[in-house]
Amino acid sequence: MVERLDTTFHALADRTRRGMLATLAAGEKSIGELAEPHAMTFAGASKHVKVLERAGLVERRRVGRSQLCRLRAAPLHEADQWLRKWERFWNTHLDALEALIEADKGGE
Amino acid sequence: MVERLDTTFHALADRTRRGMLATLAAGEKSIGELAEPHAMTFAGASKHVKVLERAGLVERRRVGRSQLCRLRAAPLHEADQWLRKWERFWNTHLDALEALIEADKGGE
DNA sequence: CACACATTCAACCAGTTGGTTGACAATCCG
DNA sequence: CGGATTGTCAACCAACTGGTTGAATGTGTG
Repeated sequence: MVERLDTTFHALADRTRRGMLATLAAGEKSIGELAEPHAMTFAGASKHVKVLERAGLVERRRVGRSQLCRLRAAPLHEADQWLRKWERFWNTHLDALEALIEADKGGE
Repeated sequence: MVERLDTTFHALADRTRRGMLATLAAGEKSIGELAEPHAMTFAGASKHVKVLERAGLVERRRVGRSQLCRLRAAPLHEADQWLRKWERFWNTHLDALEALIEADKGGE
């Protein structure tokens, strides 16, 4: 579960891959279709898809000679849960902390 | 804003850095205090803090010979917004898509 | 069968990461 | 002042990234 967060966040930390996810949100796409808007070779796109797949964000199936990729939202949900947990905590606790620090510092 | 997502997700894609954020949630800490639970040199910890800082997740101030680090939650919020946007979209649109695919595939 | 198509694989490349060490700098303490 | 504390910086390392090429693989088409 910890490694899952690593791979999920890593997969999302790239503009090209986020773009591919956005493309996939419109429906299943082949590797070629995913490559095209990024002006990239098949092989390059294939690597990115593999990263997304390792993170569990994408699934593939063979259709004829194409590989069709589809989204899997589950890991997104995990990452979101993690983020929201911390965000909630920080929003609650940071105000008091901040006041303390400002008082100690004497104005920024 | 796009690069911001890059750096934020990248900062979060490391177990050590997520651990540091968790430590910082308990209050301000020095570099040494952040390094200790990860059995790491000062220099190593310093690098991680720099990554968190570049992502805007951490701020520092000098106090005596220590560097005190504190959390900044704002970038988390941006990342969370992004995640939630997609999650919402996918949850809504994926069901219909999935049904189509299953029908086409003939059972998994 | 031969060929085009969609993709993968292996090799390579420059740049980045996560980590170390060792030298240096700033600050407190006696 | 001298020393200990708390770092930073620069150099280095092995491993990984994002990308390319070119050769192979699997699959539909004539």
